[in-house]
Amino acid sequence: MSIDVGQRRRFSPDARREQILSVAVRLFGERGYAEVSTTDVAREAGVARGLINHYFGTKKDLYLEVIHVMLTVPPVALASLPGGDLPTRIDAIVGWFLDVVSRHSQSWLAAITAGGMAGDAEVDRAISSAIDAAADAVLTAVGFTAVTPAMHAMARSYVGLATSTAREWLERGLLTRAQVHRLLSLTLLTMVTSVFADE
Amino acid sequence: MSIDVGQRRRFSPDARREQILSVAVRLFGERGYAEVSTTDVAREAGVARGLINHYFGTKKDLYLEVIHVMLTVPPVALASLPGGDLPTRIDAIVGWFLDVVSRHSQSWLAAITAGGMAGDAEVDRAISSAIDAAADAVLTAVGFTAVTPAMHAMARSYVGLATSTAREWLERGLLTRAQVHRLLSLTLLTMVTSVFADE
DNA sequence: CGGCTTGTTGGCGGCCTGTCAATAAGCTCG
DNA sequence: CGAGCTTATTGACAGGCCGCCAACAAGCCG
Repeated sequence: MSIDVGQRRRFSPDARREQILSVAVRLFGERGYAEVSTTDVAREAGVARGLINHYFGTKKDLYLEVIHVMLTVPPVALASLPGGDLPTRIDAIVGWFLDVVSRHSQSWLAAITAGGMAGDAEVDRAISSAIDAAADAVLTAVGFTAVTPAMHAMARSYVGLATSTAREWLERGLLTRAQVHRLLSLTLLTMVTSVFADE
Repeated sequence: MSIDVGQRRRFSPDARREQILSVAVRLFGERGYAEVSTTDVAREAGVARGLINHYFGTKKDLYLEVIHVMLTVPPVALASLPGGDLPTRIDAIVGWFLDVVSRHSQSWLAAITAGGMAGDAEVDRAISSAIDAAADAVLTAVGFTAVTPAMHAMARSYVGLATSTAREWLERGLLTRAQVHRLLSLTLLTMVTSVFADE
């Protein structure tokens, strides 16, 4: 609604970057990669289109920074999980995960599936490292110190289950939070006690 | 390498459709949606670009038919699963799933993640119905007849676990088929016996 | 063999993207 | 306080892709 006055204003490079990036995060989060043109971002930011390329390079580079922002979750209180027995710790990590996902669901869930650009090597790598972070959080919360590559892969698989289940809850509304919590807790308990055993 | 002779040839509409579609399936499967232009498909099919729009409409319409082909799996031998006790049936359905996925892994796994176009309404719907089909197969194989919406959603979540685990096996090579089979069997057993109970 | 149906082509207009020389906003220094 | 200079910012240009449509011709039919 803020009609452009036509006056050209000069900002600090950091401020401009931040401003453009925030607009890009909002638009890409709402409509996905293909449905947002750099012209849209430039218009809503009140900026010439060329400035986006000047600060971020290509459109895909901008998108990479956007999903980096959306996937980077404050690892707050991750160290503050209780050290009780296994079911208690599992309850804690599952609850923490559901809190995080539900808080910025529209960003995290959308970005983890690469809202419109899976298959690209760099985008896939960014998503993969986010999955790694979540898998590491699960493994340490459960109490594993030395993890084999196979166990890490299984933890990544569990993150896949967690995201797909959370999607059924938050996007399709077919599950309640209690059901999701119960499902994820029981399956994680099974994986830890039975599946990881053969390593 | 087959240099175009310049002679214009006239085909039956069905034959042309089939030929163009097969080329599109191959290219989209290899490089994803964004990396393939209709010009590429037209060139490799030895056809004018406009003919693609004539037969399929827009590029996204073509892609919709492509992922429909990639996700449509011959439901062969799905009725031939044994009727033993629960662990036996679970073993059968998991083995069947792994067979299907490993056979056309490059298509199915790539398409189920919408190789480059998640977020679009119609594409998401096509993928969702494929997930529904797999979830129904799991539920019937396990022996459930009357399924509540919540149970169906949980089965969809389990399909998410299955695909992410299969990806760790087939694309990243960090798990063996035996490990995947064990993981998926035990988690499904847990879900059936413990999680579905609260319905 | 001539006409006719229709499968097929090629070009037009529009939108998007990356690049780059030109411009001017705002600070600095005399 | 004004001139000069650094550099943030702009606008236009070139290339590519997509949807559309009138014109063209391949092959059948009388």
